[in-house]
Amino acid sequence: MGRLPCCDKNGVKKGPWTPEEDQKLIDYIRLHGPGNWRILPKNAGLQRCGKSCRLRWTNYLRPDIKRGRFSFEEEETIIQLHSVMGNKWSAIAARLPGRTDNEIKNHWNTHIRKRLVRSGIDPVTHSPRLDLLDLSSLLAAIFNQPNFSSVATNASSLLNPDVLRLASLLLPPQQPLQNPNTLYESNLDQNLQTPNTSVSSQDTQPQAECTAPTKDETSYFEPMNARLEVGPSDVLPPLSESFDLDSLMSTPNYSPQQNNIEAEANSSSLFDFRFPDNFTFDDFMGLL
DNA sequence: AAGCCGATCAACCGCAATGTT
DNA sequence: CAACATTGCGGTTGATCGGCT
Repeated sequence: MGRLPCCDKNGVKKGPWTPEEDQKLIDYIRLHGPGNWRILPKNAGLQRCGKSCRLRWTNYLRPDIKRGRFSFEEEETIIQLHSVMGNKWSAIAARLPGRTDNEIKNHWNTHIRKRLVRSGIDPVTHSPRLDLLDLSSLLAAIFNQPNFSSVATNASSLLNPDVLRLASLLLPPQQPLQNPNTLYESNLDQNLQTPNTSVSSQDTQPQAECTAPTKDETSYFEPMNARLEVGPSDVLPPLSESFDLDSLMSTPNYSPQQNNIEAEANSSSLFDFRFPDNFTFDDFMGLL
């Protein structure tokens, strides 16, 4: 494990620790306690630098370290703490007895982060990735507005490249974005004929079901889902205003009975949401 | 059986913060 | 107060393993 020694200056060994080295370090710290890492390797008869000894002790040899797989509760705690603290691994580790910052960091990067990405959650912001949302419902809501014509004549907004890019992702290939006015006229015609028919999301997002999550489903990722409640009067409040660390840690929605985080995170409806019917184009622009 | 490839995780590196002289 | 030493932290690397072709 670990990288090969890249150098061997001054007789200082690098790379993986041997059982003999581990035993020497353990024996020494049993007698003298940890600390004074600079002189420790010399006194313990180790050809290592103090930094390497400290790392080996704090991340692997410490007797209070809990080895093995992360439990569901631990993963949930990590996600909640990360949504507040970010990459403050030592601070997160301080709230997870027996786990080291290095272990948590590795677990985040190799497991949790990937699961969040697969679920359409930005692992940095813990908010839904805009490019993965069912924006077709938003556009349909816009097209269905009684005052749609006023929106459609807002040329500066229509030419916003972000809007065009998003729309191009949502529209089927047979409706190229040659002219924004053509686009809106085309959809306006469609919606005039079938007022309750939204622009289909099935072509672009076959998994999306646009169903409101149940209470049980939302409770698990409550801190992140709290940002999904999009409406004209509460567009994406800053995370720091929405959450308090202590309240997070004591949230009544803490649900140990859910023993498979992956199954929940992969649930197709978990992070889906629908823009409300009264959600306006200006509200959408405010999100970009 | 052999090679490839992605996942895992121990260990290293560099920098910042803190402590000491 | 400056200089140096030590400790802590987060990002990154790369050996190893297991699954797949």
